[in-house]
Amino acid sequence: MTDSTEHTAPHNHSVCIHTALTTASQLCAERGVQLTAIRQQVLELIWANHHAVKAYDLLERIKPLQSAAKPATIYRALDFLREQGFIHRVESLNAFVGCNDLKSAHEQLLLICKQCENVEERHADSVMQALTQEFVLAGFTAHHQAIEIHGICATCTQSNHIPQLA
Amino acid sequence: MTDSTEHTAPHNHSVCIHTALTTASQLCAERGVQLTAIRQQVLELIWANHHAVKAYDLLERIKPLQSAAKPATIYRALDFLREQGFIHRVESLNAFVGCNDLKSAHEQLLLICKQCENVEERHADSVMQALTQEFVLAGFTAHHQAIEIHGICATCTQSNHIPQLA
DNA sequence: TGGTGTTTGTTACAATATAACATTTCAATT
DNA sequence: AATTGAAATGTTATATTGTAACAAACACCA
Ligand SMILES: [Zn+2]
Ligand SMILES: [Zn+2]
Ligand SMILES: [Zn+2]
Ligand SMILES: [Zn+2]
Repeated sequence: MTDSTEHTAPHNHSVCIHTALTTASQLCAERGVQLTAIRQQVLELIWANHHAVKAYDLLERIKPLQSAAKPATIYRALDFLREQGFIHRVESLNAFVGCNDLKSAHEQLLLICKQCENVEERHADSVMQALTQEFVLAGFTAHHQAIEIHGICATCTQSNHIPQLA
Repeated sequence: MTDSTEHTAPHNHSVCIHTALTTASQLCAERGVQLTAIRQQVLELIWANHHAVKAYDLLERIKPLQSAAKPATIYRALDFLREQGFIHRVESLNAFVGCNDLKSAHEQLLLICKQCENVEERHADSVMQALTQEFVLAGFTAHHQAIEIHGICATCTQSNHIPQLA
């Protein structure tokens, strides 16, 4: 497993979940905001895997835990988690994915695999620098960026090319 | 008016409309596809200005011309115009904007002004090169890109700072 | 404990998009 | 001109995504 595919290649995903939840909990405490049961459950459901999850799928999945859950329940939790920077909205999928670097403020480059549906978040400093240069040329003041690339990830490319071993 | 703000600064917009429609017409003829009345009208409505337009707004605006228009009417026309590369979908707005360079295949960097709502499309070669490098690092094969930046455009920045002249 | 802002419950609805099938159009061929 | 087959449109219904508005419950602090 190389660094460049750390979140799409096989890995111990329970570490991802644990890190996301404990870090979010810490940050909420520091910030004096409440990581309520609903919010924590939604965050955990989003971190079930590295896919982008749709709001109404989250609604179905949380109902066993929160029988009163309605659309507003989910969208409020999603709003909170986004405000806190715990998740990203994937604009081109109308879906949501966990942020894998809660500690540093950053813009997001999302690589979205059409085959396995995993979403890999990358910082891509060189891209961000080039973008900043472009903003200067355009006289544009950027407030929020959505950079979403759809294609085939490294792991799927490899498994597509490597014949099955006996 | 500098090149860097060519589509947000004041300009003779009838040239934009005329260029978009005549080029689209030419390309359809070359490709053996039909630029029907509905498709042409939708394209013209999209080019009413440089804003991103919502599908149901287009539906309302086309009804005087096409009294039978229903959602499917619009979405079919939008699908066609997208397949032909005449328009882009702005994923983060659920809206559509005319492509301002029909002659060259290209990826899109969209600068979306929160104030005037204009969308400026830029090629941003340096950004695209940096992205390509990032794909190599990630082992990712890109099929489609959506790069959408929300902020304040050059024209609005200037008009915000310059006091009104007598 | 009382008050105040936050969170959640609840109902209703708005906004965006697609499925499925019938009908029409239209150009290419007989 | 008639045939015909594909493309385009008409039509109805429904699926999906997201908000508004107000009431009730809860958490926190004075
Ligand atoms: Zn993981
Ligand atoms: Zn993949
Ligand atoms: Zn123009
Ligand atoms: Zn502007």
